[in-house]
Amino acid sequence: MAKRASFGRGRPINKVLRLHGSIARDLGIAIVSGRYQPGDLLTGEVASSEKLEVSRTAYREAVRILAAKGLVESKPKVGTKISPRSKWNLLDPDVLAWTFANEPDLDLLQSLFELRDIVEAAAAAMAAKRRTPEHLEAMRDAIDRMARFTLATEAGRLGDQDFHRWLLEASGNPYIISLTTGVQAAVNTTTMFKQRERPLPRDPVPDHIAVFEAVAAGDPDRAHSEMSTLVHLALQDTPLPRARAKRSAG
Amino acid sequence: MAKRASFGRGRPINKVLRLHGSIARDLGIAIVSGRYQPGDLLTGEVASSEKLEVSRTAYREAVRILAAKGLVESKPKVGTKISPRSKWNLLDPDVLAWTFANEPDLDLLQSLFELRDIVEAAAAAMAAKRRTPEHLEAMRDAIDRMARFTLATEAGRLGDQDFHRWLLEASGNPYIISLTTGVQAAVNTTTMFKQRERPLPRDPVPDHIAVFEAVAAGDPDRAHSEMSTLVHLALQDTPLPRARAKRSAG
DNA sequence: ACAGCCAAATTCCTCAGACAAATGTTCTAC
DNA sequence: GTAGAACATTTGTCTGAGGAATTTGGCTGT
Repeated sequence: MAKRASFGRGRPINKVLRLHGSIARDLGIAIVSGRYQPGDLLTGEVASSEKLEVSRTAYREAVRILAAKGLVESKPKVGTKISPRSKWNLLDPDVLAWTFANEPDLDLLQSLFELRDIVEAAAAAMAAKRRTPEHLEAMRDAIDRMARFTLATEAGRLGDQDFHRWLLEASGNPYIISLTTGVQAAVNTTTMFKQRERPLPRDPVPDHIAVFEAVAAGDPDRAHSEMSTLVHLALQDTPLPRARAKRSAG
Repeated sequence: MAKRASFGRGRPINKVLRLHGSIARDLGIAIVSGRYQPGDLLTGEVASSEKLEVSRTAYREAVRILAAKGLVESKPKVGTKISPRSKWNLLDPDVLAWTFANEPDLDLLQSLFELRDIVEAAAAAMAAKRRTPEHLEAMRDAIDRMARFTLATEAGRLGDQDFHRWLLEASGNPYIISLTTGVQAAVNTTTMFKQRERPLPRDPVPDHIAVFEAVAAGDPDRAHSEMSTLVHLALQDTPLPRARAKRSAG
């Protein structure tokens, strides 16, 4: 039998999960997808670990992960309870990935792009004011690779990611960097394999160049609006779950 | 006597931490404050748990919490390594609290307010377009309480928080809500006890009313700019580390 | 009948020790 | 010199036990 590691094509997007990680992922998906409702109690540690056929240690570490992301809360004598949605760390990279793991909620996806629009456009404007020559050089090189290899190749996608990474770096705000990279990672991994089949509907290079030139020119307003259009185009190119009416969870 | 209607929730700012939670907090503070550097290896589980005089179970659960927030990464035969800053979930509420637990870094605080400015102003603009009469009623009531009791009292501060909470609610974007409430909670808890002694330097009610009226009028642009000034005023009123008084001291 | 205190039951929390799995390192064969 | 095997080390998982915290119910005094 061949190894099942056939996924790992050099990129560390698929990190091998330990047992506690798998349990946390499964439970996390069950929670964010609504199979457990806020206020519900998970069955006790002993019962849960027995049902999953794992040790209490592994199960407890999984619960600890979920608690760290605000999804659950454990107290003696009461049990482990699903927290209200207002306490969830919705922007945690794992929570984002779990949220969009299966059938992405259309409203949620739109809200996410709304946030991306706001934050990334602002980041571009800040980058226009703070970028150094080194930043510009790295961004130019990234666009070069993107144009040379196209997004159909690994190298091309890497150029795309590098462009955005350097743009964020140029914004100089670590919180914006942390927020955006996490969101982008989740969006990429969840939408990438979907648009694997069909060719990209549009050439993204000119739009990136427009952002770059605005940043290079030190024009915050233009950088803002150009990045905003870039995000809107990304939303348009995102394959939406049009199968909503057809498929039903079985 | 009717029960307390508004948000029912008291203030959970002081949550009792279990052993693993305390260890995670201590280690987390040590990491975000730079006492451990990215790339550093923590001493092995057995040695660490012995030095802390706790069981390996408790220590491992603490590490699991830190790993869930992106601060560390564990691999067999290698150990538990401090992750590069780019992987930290800087906007995780706990990480934020740990970051500003002791001596808040001035640059980081400024970056945080920069993000608040961007996101909360956008949220106010969205709220101006999407608010319902119920939202407006709740916000009006919150401002009322804020004006009646002043921010020197618990009830007044609750009104302030309720105002912002309802404004975010009116924005209708769960990601913006999650982001902002987490940031606000961290900023509040870290700056609140500092400005307890001195009286507030300025009456915040008129500024809040300005935001409210713009939202009520359905004017996104005005709501945007009024909220922006509100955030800037909040930054001005934030007691900064007085060590900056003499800038070029040494 | 009711408020406040006390005891009991339940659940998570912590501990200790052992073995298994994974991974980096070293050694060996060719 | 390189590829593969053996080894050592560290985290990962399991098991069993007891302790700690919190809710629940009952008891007591008024």
